[in-house]
Order: sequence, then C-alpha cells, then structure tokens
Amino acid sequence: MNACQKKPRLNIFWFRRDLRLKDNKGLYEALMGEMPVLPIFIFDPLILGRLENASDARVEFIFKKLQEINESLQEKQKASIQIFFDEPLKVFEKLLKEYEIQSVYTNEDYEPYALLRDGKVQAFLESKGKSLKRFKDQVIFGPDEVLKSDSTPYLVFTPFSKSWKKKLKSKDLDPHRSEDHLDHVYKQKPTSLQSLKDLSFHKSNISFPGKSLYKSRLKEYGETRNFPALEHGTSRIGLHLRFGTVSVRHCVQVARENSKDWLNELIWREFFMMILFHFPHSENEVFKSTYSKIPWREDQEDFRRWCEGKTGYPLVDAGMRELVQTGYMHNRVRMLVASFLCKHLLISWKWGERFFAKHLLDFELASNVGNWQWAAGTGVDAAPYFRIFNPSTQFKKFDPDEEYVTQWVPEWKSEKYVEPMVDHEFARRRALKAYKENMESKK
DNA sequence: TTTTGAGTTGTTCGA
DNA sequence: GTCGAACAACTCAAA
Repeated sequence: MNACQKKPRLNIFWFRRDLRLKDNKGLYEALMGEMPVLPIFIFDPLILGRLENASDARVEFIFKKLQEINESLQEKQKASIQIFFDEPLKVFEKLLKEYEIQSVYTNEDYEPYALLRDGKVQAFLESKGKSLKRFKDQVIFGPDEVLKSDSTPYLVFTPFSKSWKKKLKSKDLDPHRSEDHLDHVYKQKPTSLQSLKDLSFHKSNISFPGKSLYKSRLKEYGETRNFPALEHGTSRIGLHLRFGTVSVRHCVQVARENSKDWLNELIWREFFMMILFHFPHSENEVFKSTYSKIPWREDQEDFRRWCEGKTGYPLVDAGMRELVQTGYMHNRVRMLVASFLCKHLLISWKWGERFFAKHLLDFELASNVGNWQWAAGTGVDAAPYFRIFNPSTQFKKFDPDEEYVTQWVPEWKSEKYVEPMVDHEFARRRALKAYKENMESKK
C-alpha cells in the first residue's frame, strides 16, 4: 500500500459461533461504535485440522450461513463479509496492515481452546494499541454469574437451576437490534465467497434441520420428549444454538412461556458450560476422582460394533445408525447408547465422547463432555454408578410402536439381525463389580 | 459450625 | 400385579 494513501479507519466484528445478523450482542455493540464495521470470519486451521472428514457437514453449515449473511449484507448495504483461512493472529496482523483499526468486537466463547486463542489475540491487539472487546451473547448467564453464596461454582444442578431462574426474573430478554443498524457496516466492493472446495471440504449429503420453534409442540415437550419416533417431540434446535443461528435469548423467552421442562434443558446447557469453564480438566479426565481407576476395556472390536450400530440391541443400534446417517440422535437414545457403552461394554466415556464429537451436528463440547460423564457416573451430579439402563426395557417403554427402531434397523425382527453382543444380566453384574471394586476410597 | 434435606432421565428383587 | 427398598454411601447447599 502506498504510504501516502490513508488506510481506511474502522472497527472489526469477528463472527465465530454467532452466525446471525439479528439479535447479536457483539455485532450490535460494534455497530453502535463510531467507526464503520468490517465483518469477518476466520476458518481456523487448528479447528479444521481436528476434523477427520473432508465432507464435515458442520463446515458446510457454517459456509452456508456465511453466504446468507453475505447476501443479506450485499442486498441491504452493498457490503460484504470477509472470510479468512488462516490462524487468527496472522489474520489480524494482515488486517492491521490494511486498515486503521480501533477495536475488534466479538462475542465471548467459554471453551478452553477459545479462551486461549482469544487471550493471545487480545494480547497481540493490545501490544499494537488496539483492543479486543468481548460481549456475552451465547448464554443468558456467563460462567461467573450464577455462583453459590460463597462465590464458588455450583456442582449440583437443581440448586444451580433455582438460582438461575431467580436471576432470570429480573432479566431483560429483549433482542439487541443489531439488524436495524447495518448501515454502519463498512462499504466495500462486494466480494464473492470462496467455495467449500477451497477449504478442501466438499458437500455432505446431510440435510440441516430448520430453526423454527413450534410453540404448541413445546407446550407438550414434557410428555413427548422421551419418544424418539416423534419428529417434533423435542425442539431439535441444538445445531442452531451451537452456531448461533438462533438467539439464546429468543429460545429462553419461548421456553419461559411454553415449557418449564425445556427451559431446564437450556439451563443444563449453561450449567455444563459453567462447569467446563471452571474445571477445564473435565474435558479429558473424570470429574470425580473416585472413579479414576475404573479398568475400561480397550476393546476396539466391541467399540466398532457400537459405532456401527451392530450391538444386537435394537434401540441402541437404531440410535447409532441415526447418528451416523443424519448427524443427529434423539436425546433419550443418546442416554441409552452412552450407558450401554460405559456400563455394558465397560468402554471409556471418552471414546464415546469423541465419536459423538465427530458425528453430531449439534456437538457442543461442554454438553457432550458433561453428559457423557453423567452417563458414566463420573461427572458432576451424575447418574449413580449402579443405574444401568436395560436396553430392552427402554425399547418397550419409549418406542412402544417399534416405529423408530424399524425406521433405522429394518431387519431387527428378521434372522439377518445380529445376536446381542453381550448378555444384559452378565454385563450388568460385570459393570457393578468393576465400579464397586475400583472406587477410590476417600482420604 | 453443625445439622439437615436433597440429589435429571433406572432396574431388580422380594414381600 | 404392585410397591417399596436396595443398589451405596456421599456430597452438596443452605439454614
């Protein structure tokens, strides 16, 4: 750039897991600032590198949403979003050369990697006299906002949820009208986005769920949520909450008005985010050290059968096949397959957690780790170790018309179907013994 | 400081 | 067939 030429002065809004123009807190704050706002998104090679699959549907989803944002900006403001494929620090280095930047605005992200990354970016920007401004957007209450009276984190869900709900009463859930101020976006020549192929990713054949919340159905959520055959028994909003294509304030507003049970699920989401924030080691290690000595079986062959949905237990297999084929699994079945892996097969929750991470479109690290540890009995406020789901009983209870199982395991009644890979009673006793005998005594 | 009540989602056994 | 207890104590949170 010519030294005489003045660099454009602006602020940056960095999209991450908040891919919407509407009710976006950080974007709203950026647009309220004095400078025009340049929206950017960064595909971080460190994150992409973790994905094993060249057609990871989540990358496709992000890409699709970025295109929608871009089209919307071009249409309304003749502006566009800039997309980068590089390490965040290098991207900001480059941007600082090109523009006279005052501040970078973004929304808070509480995952261990994100915190580390944002800390580095902040230090870098500050070393150049700029600032990184972070706003709370993906939760109603951040990890330090709902604490016990002694200022330490809650470790039990129910008192946490009571405290959370009490705080919600005086909480304003009105949307931040970011979409009304898009005229403050920095105008530049529209650029067309690169394609997925530039990322060496290609299209999957997975279809994405819509983000509509059906209020009349949510009213029945408490009664319908345990039946995987019902398409709208649950909200199916996880993917949109993960990538911020829906606002959590909107969800909580709808939940408050329509379903206390669903509101509780949204509180679980924040409970586990809070837990992972305060106890980052729980991402990889058991939360309760009492259970750190369980002799997990490292049986690749048994694990493979579980992954492929060939355990011989119809409801378990239906769930696993639904997951691999669609990127989704009904919550009731998630609990069952998790219990089956940890208890019946005595395989570490961590193996299951990684498999879910790879396949779930709605994969949320905190919830995934929290719920797997819950199923294994090793987590915060977890299921007691002796609670072992009976896969046949669960089938009778929650898929009484055999509709869900027949959809995913059509051969389950025929001779072609595999024998149960392990006898329930045998597995149950083995698990009870393994947990009981390997509990660390208290010091 | 001590006490007390409670704690996501189950299953099995025996009276 | 129904129902409460056992599964196993322990820890958390608040009074």
